[in-house]
Amino acid sequence: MGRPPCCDKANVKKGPWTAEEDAKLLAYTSTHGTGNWTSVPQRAGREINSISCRLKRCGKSCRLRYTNYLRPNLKHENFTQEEEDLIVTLHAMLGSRWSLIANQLPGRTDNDVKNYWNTKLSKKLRQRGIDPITHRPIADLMHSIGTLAIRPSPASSSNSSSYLPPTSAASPPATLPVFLHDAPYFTAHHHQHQVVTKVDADAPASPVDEKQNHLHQQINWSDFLADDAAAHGAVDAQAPQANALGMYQEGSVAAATGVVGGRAFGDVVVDGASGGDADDGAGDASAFIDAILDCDKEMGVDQLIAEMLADPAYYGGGGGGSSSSEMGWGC
DNA sequence: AAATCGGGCAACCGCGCGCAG
DNA sequence: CCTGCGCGCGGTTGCCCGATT
Repeated sequence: MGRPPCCDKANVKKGPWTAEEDAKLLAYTSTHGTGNWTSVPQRAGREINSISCRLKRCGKSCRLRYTNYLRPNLKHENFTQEEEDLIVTLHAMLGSRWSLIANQLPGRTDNDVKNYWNTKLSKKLRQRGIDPITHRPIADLMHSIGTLAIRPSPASSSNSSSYLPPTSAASPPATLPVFLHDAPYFTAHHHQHQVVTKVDADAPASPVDEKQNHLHQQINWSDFLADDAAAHGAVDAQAPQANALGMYQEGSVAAATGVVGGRAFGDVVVDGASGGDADDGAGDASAFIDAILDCDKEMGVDQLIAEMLADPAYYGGGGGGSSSSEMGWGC
């Protein structure tokens, strides 16, 4: 039953690769391509040199070494300013989906991008007063947290007693309102984990006072989650795309209300809730997931990114420039 | 000159998904 | 249909090296 083991793990070498091992791996991939990594250790080396023994590496390790270091056309020089800007932009939109981000950076690997982010860019953003996780001003975050502590919502706590948000070091509840404040970000970010979350259907479609709406969303943040199961179908398949496109419209009415790309998030949810299947919570919730997944398939995240990058409005309406300041994350 | 510290990066680990058997 | 491996991914670790004391 099942496939045979990929390698003898007790007889596998770990640690840094030697030049000889690199040569074996390169020679193998140049003649056989990069498929079937599990067979690489057995065949690499043996075919190159009749005296040499096979490559004593796990296929997984071979793949990693090749994709991160040996692959042709890899860039080994420093990241350019344009690449930095693009990484920050894409991270704001996609979160830590490094492979997707790296796809937009020719010659860079996900490991490259991830390391660069962790060692350089996240620090840079902090120095500029930007939270590298939410991509929002740290001052705003502190204000939001303080506001939440002062203004707990009795209504929301009673309504959401059946659901408690997961508490973990990675996502403490106190940070949730910050995500939720920025509906586009929240939806885009949580989409990647396939968490179905209803966007604020009760939020005014076009509030006069953005700050009021901000507060409204903070106070009722748990309402979003409490109604997950009842997040009714008919979800606009364009929503995730639209969310992403609206990322840097912070401060604009569009971002504050969730009206992005000509659609209002509130409208989307309300439309679904008023549909005929409004009571079929579980079924519609799965339909919601299906809609999102279908959207992913149909659109393709790459296409989404391409469209976003092609849209000058994404850069804060600055006329298509891509410098840090124009994008809104710079100092 | 030696010791310590911190940053950068390559590599490993563990998980989820898809698919072969 | 079930089991378990291959693959890809994100998170984490540990080593190396330069800067500082």
